[in-house]
Amino acid sequence: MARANDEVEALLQEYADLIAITGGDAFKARAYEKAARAIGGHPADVSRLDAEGLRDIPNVGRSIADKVLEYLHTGTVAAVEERRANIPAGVRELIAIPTLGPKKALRLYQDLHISSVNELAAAIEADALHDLKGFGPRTQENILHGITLMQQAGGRIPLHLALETAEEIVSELSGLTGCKRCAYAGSLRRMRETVGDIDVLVAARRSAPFMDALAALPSTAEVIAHGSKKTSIRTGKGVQVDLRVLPPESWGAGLQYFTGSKAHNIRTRTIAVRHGLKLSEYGLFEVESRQSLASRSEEEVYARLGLPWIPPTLREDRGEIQAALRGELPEIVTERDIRGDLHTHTDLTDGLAPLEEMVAAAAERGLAYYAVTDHAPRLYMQRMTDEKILAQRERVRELDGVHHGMRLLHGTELNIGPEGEVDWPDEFLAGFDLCVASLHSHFDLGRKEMTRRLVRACENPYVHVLGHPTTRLIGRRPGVDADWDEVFAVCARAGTALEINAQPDRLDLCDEEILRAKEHGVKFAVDTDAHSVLHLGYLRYGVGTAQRGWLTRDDVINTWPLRSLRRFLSKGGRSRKGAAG
DNA sequence: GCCGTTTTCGGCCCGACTGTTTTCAGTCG
Repeated sequence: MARANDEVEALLQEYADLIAITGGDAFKARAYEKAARAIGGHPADVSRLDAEGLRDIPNVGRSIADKVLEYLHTGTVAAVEERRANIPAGVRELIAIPTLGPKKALRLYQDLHISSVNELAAAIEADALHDLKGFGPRTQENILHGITLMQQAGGRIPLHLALETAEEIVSELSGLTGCKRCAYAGSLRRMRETVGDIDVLVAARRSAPFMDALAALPSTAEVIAHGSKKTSIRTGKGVQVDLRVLPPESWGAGLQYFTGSKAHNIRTRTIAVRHGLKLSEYGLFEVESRQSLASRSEEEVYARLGLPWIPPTLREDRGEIQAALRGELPEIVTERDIRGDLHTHTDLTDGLAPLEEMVAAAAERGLAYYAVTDHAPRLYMQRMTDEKILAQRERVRELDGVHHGMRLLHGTELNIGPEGEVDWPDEFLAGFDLCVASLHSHFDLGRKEMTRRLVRACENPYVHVLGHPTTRLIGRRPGVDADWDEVFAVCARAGTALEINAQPDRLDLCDEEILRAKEHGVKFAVDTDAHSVLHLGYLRYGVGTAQRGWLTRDDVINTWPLRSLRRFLSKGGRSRKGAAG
C-alpha cells in the first residue's frame, strides 16, 4: 500500500490544480499545494491522526483537516468530486507539459474542447491553434517539445515509485507459507533511474498461492495475465508487475537471469558456451549430460563461470565482466559507507521541517556529520538574508554534537549566475564550512557560455560542491548543454566535488556522466538535497546511481572521516587552490 | 485556505524570462 500521506498529497495537489485551472483564487490553490507538500513530507502517518493531529501539521487548517478526514473515512472528498465533474482528467494532464500551465490548459479546453495530451498534439499538427490567443508559433513549438520530453520518459516509472511498490509486494509475498525466497529483480535491482516494469521472483514448490495473492492485492487494479509460471498485474498507479515463481533449486540462476541486463546476460551466456556449458534461468548445465552444475545461488553460478559475484548495479556490460575476469571489480560504495549528508534544507528556506527536526532525524539515521545548506539570497523567492543565515549558524553551532555526537557543518546552496558568479562576497563566503553551488536559472545559454559559467563557478575557491550539475529533471527537463569534459577536468583540478543528487527525479549526475567524470579524477558527494525528514531516505537512490558509476569509497567525499572531509573543504587553503593539482 | 496576531482580517514566495500582447499574461524556480 502506498502511504496514506502520499494519497492525500496527490489528492490535495489535484484539488489545487483544479482550482488553478478553473481560475479560482490563486492563494487558495497555493494553500492546498502547501498543505499537500506538508502532508507528503510529514513523518507521521496521517491515517492515524485525528483532526487535532492533522491541524498540527504546518499549513493544514480546519478546512483541509476536515477534507483529509473525509477522504480517510469515505475514500472521496465531495469538493474534489465537484471540481472533477467540471474538468476532465485529461485537462489536468495538460499542465504536466512543461511551459503549459493552468491558464493555457483551460483555454484549450474551453475554446477547442481539447482534453488530452494526444488531442493537443493532434491539434497542433493540424494547425488548429492558429487563431487561439496566446498560442503563437513559438508557444506551439515549446508545447510539442514538452510533449516529446514527456513521451521519452513514456511508460517508464521513476525509480522510487517502483522500489516502494516492489518492496510492498515482496513483503506481502514473503509472508506466505511455502515462500523460500522472494526478491525483486530486473532493472529495478540494477537501480536504473527509471523502470519499465517490476519483476518479482519467488522460490517455492507451488506457484498458485503466490499468483493468487498477487492478483488479490488491494493495490492490484488489473490482472493482465494469470498463469502458473507467470502472473502480470497493473497497480492502481499504472505500474506493471510480473511475478515468476521458480523451484528453490533454480533461485540463483533465475535471479541472475531476470536481473539482466540483457547485454550482461549475453556476456555470461557466451562465457558459458565457451566452457561447453549452457546458462538459462533454470541453471548452468553441461550441454552433453544436461547435468546441472550451478543454480542455487548467484554466487554459485558466477563462480562456476570463473567469475566473482558481480553487484547488480554493475551489470550493464560496461566492462564489468572483463574487470571481474581480471579480478579488478571495484569495491563499490554502499549506503553504509556514507557518513554524512552535504546538501540539505530546512524551513528557513523551502524545506518543510525546522533545523532541529532535520538534525535529529539525520542523527537517528546514524550519520556522523551533516551539513545544513539553505538557499542563498539570489533565489529571491526564498527571501534569504545575511541576518537569517547568520542566526541559523548560531543555532547550528549550538546543536553541533548534541544528537548522538553528530557533527554539524553550516553551509549554503549558492546560485550560479549567468556569468558564473555566486551570491555574497568572498569575506562572507569564508564564514561557511561548506558551499554547494547550483544552477537555478538561465538553463538555455549556449554551450560555450554555459561551459564558461560552470567553469568559473567550479574554480571559485569557496565553492566545494557543484549541486545537481546538469539540473535535469527526469522526464521533464533535459540537462543543460555544456562541454562536460572540460567542466569535469576543471573540477578535478580545482578540488570541487560533483554532486550525485539523490532526489529520485534528479539523480544528477547520472551514471554515465559519473563514469566520464571519474576518468578525470573528480571527487563526488552523494547528497539527498533533503527538503523534509523523509527525503533523508533518498540516499539509497544516490548510492545506487554512484554504484552504477563504479564509484568506490575513495571517490565519494562524504564517506570520508570528518577530518579528511575538512581537509578537502579547505581546498588546499583556498588561496592555493589548484596548486596541488 | 492558512497564518498570526495587531482577535478579525490582510497578507500570503519574488522576480525573471518568454512570447506575443503593443503594455503584459503565463510559467517557472
